[in-house]
Amino acid sequence: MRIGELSERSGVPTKTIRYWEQSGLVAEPARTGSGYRDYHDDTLAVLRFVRSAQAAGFTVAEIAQIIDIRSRGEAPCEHVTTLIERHLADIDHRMAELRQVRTQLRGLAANADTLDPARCTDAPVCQIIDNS
Amino acid sequence: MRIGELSERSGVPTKTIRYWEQSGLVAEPARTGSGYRDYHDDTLAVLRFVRSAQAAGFTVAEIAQIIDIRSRGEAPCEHVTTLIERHLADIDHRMAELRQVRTQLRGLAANADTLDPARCTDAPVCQIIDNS
DNA sequence: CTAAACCTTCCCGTGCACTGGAAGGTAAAG
DNA sequence: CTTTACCTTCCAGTGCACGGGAAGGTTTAG
Repeated sequence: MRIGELSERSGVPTKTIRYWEQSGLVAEPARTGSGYRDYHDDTLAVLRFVRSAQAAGFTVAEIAQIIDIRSRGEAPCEHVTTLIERHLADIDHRMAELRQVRTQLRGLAANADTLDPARCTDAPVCQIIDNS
Repeated sequence: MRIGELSERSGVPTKTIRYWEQSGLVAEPARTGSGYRDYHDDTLAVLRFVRSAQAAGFTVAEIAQIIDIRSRGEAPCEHVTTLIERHLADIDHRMAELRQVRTQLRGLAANADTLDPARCTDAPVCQIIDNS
């Protein structure tokens, strides 16, 4: 199967497949006599795996690590578990940040309601934000 | 006041002050005879304003808009209110995405607990993620 | 035989908010 | 006078995951 067909069947653009190959997510495939990439059907499962991992928030570099461990014949379970925990902690952190910004913004919105628009120009730039 | 003192007093690096000037957040200051930037004390309030706006999640481009409206003598209240609403909606969106990814990851973590590590290599890449 | 579709490699651009560093001029202290 | 600290402009790089497009070779349908 050439790259165009693989792309069609997987929904992954050809550009992305080559990028993933270069990043170590997809093994270098065989080549036809004229230099075209020639993929095995199994590659479809790999592409699906990469998409799943991305949906779970893994970066390309992290997925490459997992695939690298597997390609050395080892089981990546432990590494994956570590990554899952790290990502969960990271997500909690980012959600806390977002909650904080949201609180800020809600305060500004409430602030804006109480302010007199006619006096807007009293502040150096914008009283809605300055007053925060 | 030269840029170094402004930087010290505001906590904003000189590089960043010049970048903000270039981005339209800080008005071009007067220059000394030898070409050094010469700031008025009021600039401190502007820098503080920029930091406040950033803490509320505004981008440099958005803050530049606000400052631009003000510099034309108009009141930016309405624009600011619109931005606040847009950001709140955006934050809700991103939090929903994060919640979804977190649910994914928790599913994977639970999955990992039930799987037999010895059979890890059964899946094409990693059964923890593949099974999701 | 020709045109269209497909493939190859290579390099550059995207967004965001800076940050680093080079090459050179100026100011203040000893 | 010299050293050190400070300032100037300009160019380039950071991280992430691609996407656009050039220049050229290959395959397939009509």
